[in-house]
Amino acid sequence: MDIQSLNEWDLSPREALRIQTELAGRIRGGTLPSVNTVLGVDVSYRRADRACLAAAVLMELPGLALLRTRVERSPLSFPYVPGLLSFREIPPLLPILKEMPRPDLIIVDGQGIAHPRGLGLASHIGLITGVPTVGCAKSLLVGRCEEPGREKGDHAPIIYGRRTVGYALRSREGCRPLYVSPGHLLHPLEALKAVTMCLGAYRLPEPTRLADRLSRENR
DNA sequence: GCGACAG
DNA sequence: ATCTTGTCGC
Repeated sequence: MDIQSLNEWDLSPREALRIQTELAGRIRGGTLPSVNTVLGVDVSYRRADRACLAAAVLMELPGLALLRTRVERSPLSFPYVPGLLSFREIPPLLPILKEMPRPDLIIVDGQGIAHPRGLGLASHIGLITGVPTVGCAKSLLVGRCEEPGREKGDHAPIIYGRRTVGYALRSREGCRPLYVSPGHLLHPLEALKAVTMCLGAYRLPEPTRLADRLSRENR
């Protein structure tokens, strides 16, 4: 797919912070169109050095049939700084995103707008790809929420700055909830629907679970 | 100032 | 994220 990224991705945390604040103003909401293909992306690391493996898994909906996968090893240039994750993980993901067909939706392992400045990894990926994205994190970065009910599908709003920025979702019984927030081009409830339709028998949505396993196995 | 802090 | 064995529970 085509990527809209004039950035250099060779920045200091300080510059990244400025760019992030600037880009946040471009995030829009929206309704989820008909989804035929979903892309799950994830990045795993090797030890604490500067190498990582980025992976992407394309699946079909409905049915969640696997259509295509891609894994690539890359060097890491940016440190992990809470709130600046996209500047660390997007560079490694860029090559495989370009080689993958443009999907109708992208599920990202991390936050969307449930972020200090409203631009989590999922939002940033949405901006450079122009594809609707949803952030699906295993823990909360900002905001507060009640514990969702015990049944699969139960959810509770994530409130941040008096705004509903996403939902804590019980993706599977007996598991800790997932924290879903819109990345780009989706409203909170649409983001929730997007993740829900990609759930299988495990806690993580299938695209994310497979991308995670893929990048970790080829390690 | 203190504590929190996606992956 | 990653380093790690066995272990408790659905």
